[in-house]
Amino acid sequence: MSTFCKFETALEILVGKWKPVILLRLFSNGTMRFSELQKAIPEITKKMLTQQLRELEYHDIVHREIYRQIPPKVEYSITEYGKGMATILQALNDWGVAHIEHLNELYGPNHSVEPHRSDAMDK
Amino acid sequence: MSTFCKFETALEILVGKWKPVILLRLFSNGTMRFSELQKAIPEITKKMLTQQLRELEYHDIVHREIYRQIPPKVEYSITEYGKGMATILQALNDWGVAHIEHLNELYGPNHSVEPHRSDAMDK
DNA sequence: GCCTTAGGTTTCTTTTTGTATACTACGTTT
DNA sequence: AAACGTAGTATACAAAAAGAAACCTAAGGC
Repeated sequence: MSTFCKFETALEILVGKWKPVILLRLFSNGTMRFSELQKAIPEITKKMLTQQLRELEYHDIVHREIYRQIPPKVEYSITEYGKGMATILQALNDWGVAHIEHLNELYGPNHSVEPHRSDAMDK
Repeated sequence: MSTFCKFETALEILVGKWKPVILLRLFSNGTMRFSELQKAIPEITKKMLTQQLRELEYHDIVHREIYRQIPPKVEYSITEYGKGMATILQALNDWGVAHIEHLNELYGPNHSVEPHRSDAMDK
């Protein structure tokens, strides 16, 4: 019924306040344990980190390796399948960078970067 | 400090429950007025439609043409700049379609399509 | 027999999103 | 003169997502 209709699916995987930054970390650092991710993203809570990682794991983007030790050790990494997202993530990133530039041209360099909510209703 | 760090920006433009379907409509139908969009997307409320369109307008993806008539007439269309998103939207779409297939292989064809929230915590 | 550690889970509160419904402006039609 | 139609806005409310903080587990060290 339509090509070009399921990109919502792709978005679902990326949405969630923390997924982009988690993916960024894992793509650039390789394998990381839970506590390393926490240190790398200090503002995130354990709850959010766990939740977002579980969602990424469900989608086979992230692998979770549990070492049965005390104290526990759990390592996260991008799966082989997940590495296939690199291209599209890079494309999104490039577009985003260019878009910030575009917004600067439109509104000047001192606009708030994301005022798309709650103002700018014309008079 | 990092390439590959601003794709959040791209996502910000796409997130919002209704943006994908609004963009889909405008890309495939060309110019549409407010009421046509409402008819095309019956579940959306006026408030949400207005809000999402305003955000897309702010980002220069959508153009808003106001005809000063009574009753009012307002037409929406994708800007020239916005047309530059088609490639990346198509890429996201293609990846999304392939990803649904991938999930089918992993979990069988009868899994709920987006259970990434609120279950599947391992026992 | 209490403390520490790592990787969580639980519960509660706040914030953000989305829905539902009503109301407006103003010329045209009935 | 009341009703209609368009493109909204305003207000109230419900639901979903995020945040904060406390609690849990089990082994080893003191």
